[in-house]
Amino acid sequence: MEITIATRAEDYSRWYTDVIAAAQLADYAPVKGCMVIRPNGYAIWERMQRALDDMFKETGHRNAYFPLFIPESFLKKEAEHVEGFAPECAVVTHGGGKKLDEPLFVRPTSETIIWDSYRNWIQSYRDLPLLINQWCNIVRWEMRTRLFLRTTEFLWQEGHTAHATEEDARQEAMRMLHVYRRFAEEWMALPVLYGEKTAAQKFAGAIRTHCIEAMMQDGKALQAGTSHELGQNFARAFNVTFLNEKGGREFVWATSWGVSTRLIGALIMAHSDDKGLVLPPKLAPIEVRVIPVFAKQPEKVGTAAEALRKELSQTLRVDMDARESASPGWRFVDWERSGIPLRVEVGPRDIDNHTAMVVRRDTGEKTSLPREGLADRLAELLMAVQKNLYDRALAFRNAHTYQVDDYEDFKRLIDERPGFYYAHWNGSSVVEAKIQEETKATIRVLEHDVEASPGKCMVTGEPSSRRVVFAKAY
RNA sequence: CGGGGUGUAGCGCAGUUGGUCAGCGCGCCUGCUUUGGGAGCAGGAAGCCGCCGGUUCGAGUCCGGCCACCCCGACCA
Repeated sequence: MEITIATRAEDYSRWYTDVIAAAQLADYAPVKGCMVIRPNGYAIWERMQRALDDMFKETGHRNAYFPLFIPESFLKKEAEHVEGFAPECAVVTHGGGKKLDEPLFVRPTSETIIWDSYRNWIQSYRDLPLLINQWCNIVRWEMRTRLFLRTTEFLWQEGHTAHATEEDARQEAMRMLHVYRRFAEEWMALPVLYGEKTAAQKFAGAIRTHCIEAMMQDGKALQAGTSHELGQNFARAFNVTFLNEKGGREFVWATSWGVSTRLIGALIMAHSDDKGLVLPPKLAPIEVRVIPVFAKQPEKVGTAAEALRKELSQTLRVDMDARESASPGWRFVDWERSGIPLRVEVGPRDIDNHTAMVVRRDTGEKTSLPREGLADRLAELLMAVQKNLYDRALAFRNAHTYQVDDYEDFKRLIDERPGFYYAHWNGSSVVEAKIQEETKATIRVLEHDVEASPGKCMVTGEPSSRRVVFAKAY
């Protein structure tokens, strides 16, 4: 199949969808706003799942599964929550050929149905903390969708925890925020800002929402993960109490946190290039592809390539493209747009010289390496690729991060050169809304762990204790 | 929901003022020759021309209606 990929410069959003098509990550589904995640795309999700799931388990969480359908009455129990989600819910009104007595909402998130269970599970402080995660699909009826970034149905994980004190819940929310930060940095090779959302942008039903924010190659921000402090809102709504050590009855404190298949979109937009997908080795389903160049000695080359594949497979995720019907050039391009970090060519010359030709996807760098000890060298190279992708993304973010103090400058610059803008803000939701209205940019994050730097709000001139991060966002 | 665009073979497209307009490229299948950056030749399969209804002797082509999808905006992870 002939596949062409638009360049990022000529049409960024076209480039994005072209990369997905070329790498066969996903197709558009017959249902508007939905996608078919193809094996290549799903394999990336599986690697993400495995890494994240391990991190969740290490932090004491267990997996469970709650129903897809949520009674309408459940959703209505928490006022702010239902207000936030009702407009984007799919609702089942009929089942078994009959109209249902009570409509069933397809979960847009599972707080309500989970807290209904927690009421029964939690009696005493000895039952706390309760640390549960679930992997599932959810549905949000979005007006405008994009493959992976925003689809009507998507896959995610949602952690839901219950704690005896506000402080415990707060620490849990922060712990998971940092799990996400580490995952982004170490696995996705994606530098992120982390901190708190403004009141206007927090999750419906939360006290505070924390997030990680990444920069894409067009300078726009992408929220890549969220962690919420839910206070006692859901405990009150579902009457979930526990007896403390002194025999007193208290409402429990909650958190929830999630990341979704959107992360695959983040991966694509952070690292890929005009030739196609680029994957960080740690998340690449295949780390190394062996490509035999048959030339005049197909049997000799085939045997050597298979031996190499087998040997490398002992320590690396390897596959081989030994199609004799496809020319080497074709197979190189195929490897390129698939985003596999390393390519190893095996041809007659390599065999004679006891070497292999190794090519990096991230830099295109081509090196002839000794056949002896190749697996170890490839492992080192994979680490180098992983690091380079992170460094490159960080350098890009730094190059597109600015400070601005004058609102007129801001209005102009946010259009002229998209990126992260550090600016002072007076903390007012009204001002925040005005800025969004006039520039389409939003406050992405109030960063944690940064030093106070007093200044004046760029809009009102009122005092501000610190700069916040503005950007246009996906 | 507004603005823009597109529906013809698996993918990308062409198809003039209605009359061999059912076509091209890529892919796919068969055979032979090839193989260190998108191979060549020969043969072959494949299309309800988005849907419905008009006009007409005759409609991818003209008219009316509908539907779907993509892109750009308003909601959101």
